[in-house]
Amino acid sequence: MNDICHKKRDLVEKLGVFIEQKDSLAPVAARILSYIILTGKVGTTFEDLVTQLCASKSTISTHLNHLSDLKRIEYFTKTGDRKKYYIINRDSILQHIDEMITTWNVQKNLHSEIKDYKESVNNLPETEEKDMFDLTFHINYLEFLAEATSSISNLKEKLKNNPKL
Amino acid sequence: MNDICHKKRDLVEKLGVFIEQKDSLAPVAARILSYIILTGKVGTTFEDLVTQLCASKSTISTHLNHLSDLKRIEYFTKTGDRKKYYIINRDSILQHIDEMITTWNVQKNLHSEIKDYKESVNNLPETEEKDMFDLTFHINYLEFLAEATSSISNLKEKLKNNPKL
DNA sequence: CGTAAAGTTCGGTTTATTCCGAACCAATCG
DNA sequence: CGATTGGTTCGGAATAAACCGAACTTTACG
Repeated sequence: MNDICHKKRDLVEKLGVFIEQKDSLAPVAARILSYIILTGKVGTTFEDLVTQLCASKSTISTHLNHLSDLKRIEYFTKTGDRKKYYIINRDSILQHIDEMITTWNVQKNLHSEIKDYKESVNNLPETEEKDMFDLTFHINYLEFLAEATSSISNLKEKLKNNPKL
Repeated sequence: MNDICHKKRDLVEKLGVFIEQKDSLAPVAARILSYIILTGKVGTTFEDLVTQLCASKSTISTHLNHLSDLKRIEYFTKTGDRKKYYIINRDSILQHIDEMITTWNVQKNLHSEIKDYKESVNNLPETEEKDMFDLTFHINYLEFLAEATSSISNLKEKLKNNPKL
């Protein structure tokens, strides 16, 4: 039993570090998310977080609201109980996929714009043959982005049709 | 001509902001990468960066070395010229794909570990049916990771067979 | 040897992030 | 009403990140 608690603590830190880096969240914000994931559907309360993460009420409050704003978490309530029970956003996988697709689209637009810029420089009369931009990199990158996007989109459709989600 | 310079400046900032956020690099480090990408194979020198990015020699030096350490950039030299001509790492697309795969593998291990933890809690005699962890999230996530990884790995193989790279 | 080019190193300032505590608000209970 | 629960807000301290300037190195040139 104590083993289990210890294991949870360890996992909160381990997952916390990962989330902190991947999503560039403040350390405590990442621990909150991590703790909520590791607590699951029974939900995590404000109080839980203050005591378990050894952080101040203000810190927990700020970060909880921030994570709600980001739609990373949501909460349910119980009749006759003023507490909020936080759980991770049920759509988090789909949300995550959408974020990846969005990022890749931004990159696609950026690289298209850069490619256009380089082409216009290449077409200047004063640009010598040897100094011309090689567009292979951007062409390859755009191809990569297109394929990555379509491959993840496929995955998304498959997940959407999964009744368990 | 002035238009072109202006366009380049704009693109350096635009791409710079993106890189800064995506790779969590310092602002000037991101601008350096951005500038190097937008200058292409003719290469960018230390001096160029100091004047074009309006940054100090020390800042440019530190970040250039840092970006070299990260293998994001490399340089070539010219006989009888002590300057280094920086260009982006030729393998950057493959490198980028490898990084994604690595990250996804780390996530895979983390979620497996979490799933194991939750299963062991579910199997405790004192855990009531209603409080049991629902493992669907982790199972789905692991499936997503497996598919994303294999789909990007395919792409990688295709790119490796591309003679232009 | 003196000087210049190309870059590095180090100390310090500025700025931003992260967190805390104390005071505060709002709802509920006795 | 007063006290308690559940949380928010704000000001500030501690810490970390980013950048700069000045002094320094190293190689090459005349």
